[in-house]
Amino acid sequence: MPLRIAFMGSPDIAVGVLKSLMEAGHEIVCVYSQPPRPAGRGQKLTPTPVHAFAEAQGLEVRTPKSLKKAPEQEAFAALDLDAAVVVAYGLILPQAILDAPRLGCLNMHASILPRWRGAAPIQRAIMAGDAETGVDAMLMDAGLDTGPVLASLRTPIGFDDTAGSVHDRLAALAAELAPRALAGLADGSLTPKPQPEEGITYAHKLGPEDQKVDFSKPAREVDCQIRGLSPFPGSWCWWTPPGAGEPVRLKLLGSRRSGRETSAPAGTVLDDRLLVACGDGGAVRITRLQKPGGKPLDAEIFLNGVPIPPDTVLS
RNA sequence: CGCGGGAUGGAGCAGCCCGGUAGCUCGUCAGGCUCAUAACCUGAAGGUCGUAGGUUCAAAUCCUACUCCCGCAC
Repeated sequence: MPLRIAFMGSPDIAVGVLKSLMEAGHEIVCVYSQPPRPAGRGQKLTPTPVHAFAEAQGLEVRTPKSLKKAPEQEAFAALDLDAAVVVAYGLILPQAILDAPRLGCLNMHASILPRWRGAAPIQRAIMAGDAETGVDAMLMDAGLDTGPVLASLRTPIGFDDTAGSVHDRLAALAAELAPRALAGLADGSLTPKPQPEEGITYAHKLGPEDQKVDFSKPAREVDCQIRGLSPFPGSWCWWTPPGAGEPVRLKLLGSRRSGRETSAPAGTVLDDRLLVACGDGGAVRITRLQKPGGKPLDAEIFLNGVPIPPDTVLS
């Protein structure tokens, strides 16, 4: 049964969901997205991926800075919606917005709630070394990702997964789940279940302090941090290139845990293929990296141009 | 005129400041070694040094203009 819905989202993980809702035959009355921001070369105003896609599809797009004020809320209510679907929109929805659609607001969240409520669930799950994550379809309430869950899909996190690879899988799962959850909500075949009281964690927004690698931590943590932040925003450490006096930021974008044990000080490079000693006597092998001004390269290729010999110390 | 980095054999880089035979690692090809090899040894091919001008006896290198690429906190 086609529904009148509004779609609210910004980054590309949301585009796939919008697409699948359109394919499911729903009437997308309006698309909400974050306002265009200066980005990239020239710092030109750039619309969000959702905005660009929706516009190309000929959908009406609205980009209010906030939904707290009455005029925006009235405009939203005037859409006379069956439901709104929200995926990584980036704005808080006031109660008046939540109450407007007949069936409520359905949010797709990239974690298994109540674990990793908040802004950066994919990265935090990997960084914490979780074995599994997923997508939850949730009926929104006033709290931060606190609403009752309708349905969910899961995926294991592999030892070589990165935020990028998991993101791609979750994007596909979200696109699969959204129409199903919406249909279940509409015909009553899915019942929203309150989230468990146990196991609540928050996926705080990633800041600069999350990105600096500290090799004095256990190998497991270092490995998870590097993979959890790859390819965005990336983690880094200090490295002094041969011949240069100043250390530069070396971006670390891929890592693999090694079984190797060592007594070398944390940060010491153990071979000529970027095996780095960590604090617990373990080691990680850096598999992908980027120097300032360069592009991201697999370690093998990177080292052809810029060798990093054993006993080099990364900090 | 927002800021910055870059363009050198197929890939990744050095050389440029202080002009004078184009270099390194990898890859490719041939041969060798080996039971064998993605390992090792030997040799070879492959470059208008982004484009157009200028300075100079001589320009990858210095000067000018242009083109294209790439980062700038999701």
